[in-house]
Amino acid sequence: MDLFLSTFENRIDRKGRLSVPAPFRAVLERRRDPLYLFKSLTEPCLEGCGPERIGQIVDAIDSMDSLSEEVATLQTMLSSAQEMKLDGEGRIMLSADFITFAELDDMALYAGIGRSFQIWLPARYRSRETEARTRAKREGLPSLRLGAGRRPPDDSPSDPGGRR
Amino acid sequence: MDLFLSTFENRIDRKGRLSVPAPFRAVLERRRDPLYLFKSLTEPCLEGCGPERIGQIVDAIDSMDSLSEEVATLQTMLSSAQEMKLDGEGRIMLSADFITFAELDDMALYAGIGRSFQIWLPARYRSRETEARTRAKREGLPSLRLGAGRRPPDDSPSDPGGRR
DNA sequence: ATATTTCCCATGATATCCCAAATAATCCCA
DNA sequence: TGGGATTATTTGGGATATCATGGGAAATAT
Repeated sequence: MDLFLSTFENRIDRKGRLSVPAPFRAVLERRRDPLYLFKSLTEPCLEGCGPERIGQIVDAIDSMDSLSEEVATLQTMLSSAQEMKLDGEGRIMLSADFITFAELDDMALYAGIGRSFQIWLPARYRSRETEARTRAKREGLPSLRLGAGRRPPDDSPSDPGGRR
Repeated sequence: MDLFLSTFENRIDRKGRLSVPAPFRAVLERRRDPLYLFKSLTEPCLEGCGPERIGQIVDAIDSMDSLSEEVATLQTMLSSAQEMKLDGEGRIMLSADFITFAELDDMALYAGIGRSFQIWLPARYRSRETEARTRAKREGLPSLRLGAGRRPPDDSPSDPGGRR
């Protein structure tokens, strides 16, 4: 199961071009997948993924009450999504909309998170990472009952109504 | 069930290369597993493991409330994770990020802890070790009821020699 | 016509490959 | 049991390939 992992910091050149990290390109090419980017719903960053994740969102919408607010939210993700074309050197061109949304200037940080990745303003990503590490030191690791017998995903008994 | 055990101290050469101890390599090769390294969430060291642990984190994320802080924390682990490629001599290249995070200079200490291992600055590891031992003398062993009530960590339901 | 965008090639930095030396562990036979 | 020889492992360095980046020119759009 090849994944998007690790972080990479690349320059946005004066033509607005940005290299996709070679390992990420390799994942997409192996699957012959195009790359999609869309604006994160919750954070000032861009999300990148292949078609299957877009498909999941579409399917989720289809299976939901079409009048619900969740659906409207998911549709927002889709309507911000673009299929990115890579040039011969593996670079993409970010639209002005994307750049202002993620508040990027001349550097972009790719953060691989498994089945997808994010693109951040480096400084912003780093402060977020520091927060996460501080939290982990203070409160311990998130339920890492990973170790052995994983039980079904579990709808966490303790915190029923996830935060809003 | 072969495990990562014992400690090894190897040199980081001036190109940033570091041999993986032969016994650890043997474990990975037997399972035909690639090696993943990521920055520990709680300590100044690197963690090494096979793909199954990474997969568990990815799956855990998908099954959780994507806005929770736990997810952000797990994502931090993934975005620091790298699949390490070993050269012909069984060495990895440590990124500058890894080296500064674990505060390594020219030596690295591998500490096998069963299903995974850690990489430390040797001096730091040793002082932690003596701390742990004095603590144990003073406060007794932490719950050594390991033996009995534990589920077998092994997944393979039917096939005993399961590869993957 | 002017401004972007796309294609193509050049370049420097750095990771990877390949071979060899040095060190450590193991073997074997007296 | 000892000690020399053999093999495994770690370490080092030069050559090669990969990758991110930059810029000119061609193509496309406004």
